[in-house]
Amino acid sequence: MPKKSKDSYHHGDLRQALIDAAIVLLRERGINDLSLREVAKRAGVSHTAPYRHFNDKHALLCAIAAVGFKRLADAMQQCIAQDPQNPLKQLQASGLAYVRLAVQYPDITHLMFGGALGYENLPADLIEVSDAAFGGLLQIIDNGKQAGLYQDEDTMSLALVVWSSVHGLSMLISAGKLQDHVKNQDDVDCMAELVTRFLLSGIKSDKLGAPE
Amino acid sequence: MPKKSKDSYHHGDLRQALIDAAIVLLRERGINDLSLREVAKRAGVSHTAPYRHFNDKHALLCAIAAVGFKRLADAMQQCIAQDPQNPLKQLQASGLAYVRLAVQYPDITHLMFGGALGYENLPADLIEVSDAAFGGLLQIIDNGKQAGLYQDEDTMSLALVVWSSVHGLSMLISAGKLQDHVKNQDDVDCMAELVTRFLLSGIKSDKLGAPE
DNA sequence: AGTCAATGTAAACAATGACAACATTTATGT
DNA sequence: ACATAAATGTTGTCATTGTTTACATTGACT
Repeated sequence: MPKKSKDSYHHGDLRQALIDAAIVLLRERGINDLSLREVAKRAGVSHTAPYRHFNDKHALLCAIAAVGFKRLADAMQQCIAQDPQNPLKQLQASGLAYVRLAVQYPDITHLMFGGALGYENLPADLIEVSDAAFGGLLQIIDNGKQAGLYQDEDTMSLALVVWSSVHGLSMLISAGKLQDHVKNQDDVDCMAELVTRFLLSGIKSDKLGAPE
Repeated sequence: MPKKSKDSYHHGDLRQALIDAAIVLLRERGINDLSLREVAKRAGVSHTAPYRHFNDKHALLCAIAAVGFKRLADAMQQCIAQDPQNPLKQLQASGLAYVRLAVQYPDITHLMFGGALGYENLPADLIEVSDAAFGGLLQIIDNGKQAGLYQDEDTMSLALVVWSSVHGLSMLISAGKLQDHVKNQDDVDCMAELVTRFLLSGIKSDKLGAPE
């Protein structure tokens, strides 16, 4: 039935519409029951139309993951912009933002880090935005390092330690493994605060007292 | 053609054979390209035979995840048994074991924590063995707490902080996100040591000096 | 008007998860 | 022994899905 009104044969921005529909469907059905055909149906196009914009299903999933990394990268930059002169607050805010994003979008988070996309052959733009997110964290760590906040360890090592801690908490919560202990938004924030507090106390420069 | 030799009609232990075949296939093709039919073919049975042992594909995947949690729980207990009188060594060893398992079996790790199984309606035996793994860590933390190693925080909070850190490092490495910085087994061990060192320095009791 | 690339559609195909009906083996009760 | 039931594996089949191929529509540029 090619009975679409004349001005709707071509969708305005089908690529974005497909990504949006796929994100909704991902949340509704989970990664295993997300079908390209249903995504196309939701976007109101034929089930082969997506292939004009994505090589295959994998490419669409990568695009969704890229959305997640973009959010993360933007959040990092916002944490820096919020307190340009306070690297400690930057770090605390970024940790909280990281966990909150993971809790808010658990499916996308698992797509980003859960191995569903495979470990190689990822599109260049995904790598790029992923690096941007980590780069924001590196920058925050470096800011604190230059302010003498942290122990004399190289920035990369400090960043990996910080990233691991916050990332682990995020993954555990978003996977529901802490359901018994983290039930609501307040619990999330509280846990994030706890982790970053212990973390800071572990990496901070010895000559500094307890933070505020 | 139901003309199979008399002793091969019944497999013997098809359930375990299916799990084994599925684990191999999972590693070969990744979670998205794992098909029940191929698993059955590898096990040398018809493509519907698995349904005698698993309700559906999800159930088989859960069984694989349970294998992973069992390994983790066993590793925790082994860390305790190895140094019954040294909670600090128990913690360091368990952290290292956690990361090593994740690196050795990245696909199973992502199955365990990556959200591919959904966040609810998980079989009871999976929950059970999962709790056993976390219980081992709790026990290790409690051992150290009773020895006065850690700050005066409740055991559960300390355990969640420790778990988050180690878990995060494990997930990041097994997802290949640290490929540029962690290339071989030595790097893995080094990173695990780095994380646990900073972690301990963050949670340890103030009245204690540097460990060993 | 005519051309052409971009975009959407339609038809076809192989692979997959799942189910129902059937066959075979093993265990159990008499 | 023998019947009967339960467990296990097989076969045939169906709807759904990802993907490819060929075709149709649109708008921009000449």
